[in-house]
Amino acid sequence: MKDKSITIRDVAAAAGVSTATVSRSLDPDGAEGVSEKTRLKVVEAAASMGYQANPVARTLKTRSARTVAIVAPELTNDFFMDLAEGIEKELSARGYTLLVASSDNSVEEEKKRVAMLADRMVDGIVVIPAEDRGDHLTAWDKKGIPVVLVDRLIEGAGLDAILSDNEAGARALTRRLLEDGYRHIAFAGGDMTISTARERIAGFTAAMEEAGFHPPRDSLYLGGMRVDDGFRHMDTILQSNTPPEALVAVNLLVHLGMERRLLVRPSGRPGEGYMPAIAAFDESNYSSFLPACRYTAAQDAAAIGKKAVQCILERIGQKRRSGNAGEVTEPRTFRLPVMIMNHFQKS
Amino acid sequence: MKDKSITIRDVAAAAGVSTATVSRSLDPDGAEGVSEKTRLKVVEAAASMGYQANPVARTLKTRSARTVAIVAPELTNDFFMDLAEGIEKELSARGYTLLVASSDNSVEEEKKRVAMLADRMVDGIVVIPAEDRGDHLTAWDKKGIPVVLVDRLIEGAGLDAILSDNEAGARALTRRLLEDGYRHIAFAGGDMTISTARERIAGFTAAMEEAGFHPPRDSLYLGGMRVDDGFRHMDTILQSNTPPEALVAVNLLVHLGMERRLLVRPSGRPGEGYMPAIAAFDESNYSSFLPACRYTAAQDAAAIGKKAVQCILERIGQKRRSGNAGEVTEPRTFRLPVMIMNHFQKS
DNA sequence: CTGTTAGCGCCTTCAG
DNA sequence: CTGAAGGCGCTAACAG
Repeated sequence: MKDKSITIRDVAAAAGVSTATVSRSLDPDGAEGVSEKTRLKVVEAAASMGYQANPVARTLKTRSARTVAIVAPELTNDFFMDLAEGIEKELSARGYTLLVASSDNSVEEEKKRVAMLADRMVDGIVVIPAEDRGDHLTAWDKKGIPVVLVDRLIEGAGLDAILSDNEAGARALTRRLLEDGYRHIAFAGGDMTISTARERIAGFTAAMEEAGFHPPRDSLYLGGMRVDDGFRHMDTILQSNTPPEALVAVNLLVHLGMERRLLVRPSGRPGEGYMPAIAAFDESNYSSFLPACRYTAAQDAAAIGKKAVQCILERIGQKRRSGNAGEVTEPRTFRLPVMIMNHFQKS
Repeated sequence: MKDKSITIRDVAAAAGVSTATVSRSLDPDGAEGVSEKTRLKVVEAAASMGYQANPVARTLKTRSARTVAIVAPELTNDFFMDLAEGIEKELSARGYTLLVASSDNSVEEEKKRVAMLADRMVDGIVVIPAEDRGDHLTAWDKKGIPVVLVDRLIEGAGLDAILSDNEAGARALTRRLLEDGYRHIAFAGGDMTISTARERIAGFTAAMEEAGFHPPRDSLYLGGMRVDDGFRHMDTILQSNTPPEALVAVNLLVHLGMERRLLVRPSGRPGEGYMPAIAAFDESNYSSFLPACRYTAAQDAAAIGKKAVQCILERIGQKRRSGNAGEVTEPRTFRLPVMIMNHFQKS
């Protein structure tokens, strides 16, 4: 029992034309060099037979799988999820598919995954970098596979990047706290090696200084981007004699960690009644339920994904036209605005 | 400037053998019919040249892309996220890739996406069905592309399915509430058309009846699986004269909706002091922060994903051996246990 | 505008 | 055990 897959030849026979004409008539990027009459004839014949061009054969020939891949440090992450949805929507509207891979927070894995994807002739790769190293990514980009960075920037890599406006977001969060009358405000989480954190810290510092405050060293609880780190920082804060009145959290996870630490503190210990106001990056479905949460900066991950796809498709177009050689546009960095959300009601 | 991709021919030349021998030596499913000596020679040559077999060409020939796809009603969903991570991990360990598509909660879209994926010669498809209709899925499965259902069962579709043990989970949740002394317990959310909901409702009812209670009609707040629905149900409950002391929520979203409704109720209105105990399906990072949440039934989505992949690979193996014809194993349904979690501490 | 032809890179009988 | 040869289904020059 054979797979009776109908090929371009069958259609050609049925329409009384050559396979080349069928191919041209059915070009997904718009038929060219075919008279409208024959094109219609072919399209009709194809439809009536239920012909579907074999994408794999097409890929082998054109070296394009009409596929975009995304590589992220981990898949279980709200930002990634929204991003993937945005990307998928944008891609499927254009007949592209989405390949997903996890780098498992390791540059080595990232390197392997990206290489594997490149071998599969994906047309472009969206990367949330695992670390601040991008040589391997730049290499692929130069080889003709557009790579777009998302969420984190790798400076000097010469790659397109779509990011939230982290500095403005952090500044806005900080200002809100200042407007609420808080003076002793600290920043929690984030490594200076990560562009996202660096920019958010800069925004915080800028807002404080604009307001005439020069945040001392000890009002930066730096280090880490994960739940544990937030937990740890809040632990330290609870043992402080002069804990900050308010905090800016570098991201969702650190925020969550801090809230967790507040939630589980036993009564009758120092810091029992302490409840800071927290302004944090990343809105979630649950932000309103977090007792300390006052403001969040919501990133538009779906829009970032959409923009990333547009970026990639643009690059592909350039490459096609310039024959993979001509000088293409300079790498660009896009900053998408974040939205500040209020979270007042607490039970 | 050409893509100097090295091909099997280059390796053959370098190793002083034919391309056929190279192909055999580098078969990803284990080399056969090659002497160990020549195999080593080939492998070494390939490695030294940095040869990577072109997966697309291989796919065209073997009709297998070494890829598994997942189709879900939506990507922004905790369960999906964990599932995808589980699947990806299991796949990448075996050199497979993961393709992701959204059916956008529509069977029509689901049909299109699945067809597209099948055309790309994916080796199997994991589907979270958008609705209770599976004819198109069964068709592909019979055509030789294994389809595995996840999360929701479509009865009579004759497809493998990996599910949580919904009935046992609901029963356990209900029992916990009963053990805590609650008597007037209701169930919230879920349509009888969805297997997942049906099973959970059955578990609830069974536990209640085992305890000697026969839940009346009005203690089933049925309908919907989303945040809005939970919100709506709690709205109704708040206006009731005899609101239930405790609730079992059909899933995360309905649970969240109910908590939201409780969170935003204004003071000085009926139901102001009302605070039910909620036992809900699905654990999240934030469950501890939900004021009414007492118990959750945590599904092991990663394990479900892993099992789904194993299922698919098994089917692929069967098909290979039986030449796509021989009678394969009966479709099987696997039930993975859920874990009941306590959530006591509230601020 | 259309047809002919030559592969894309690999796998897989079929001989040897 | 190994090699030679013929496609998988499609597209892109090149002719006509």
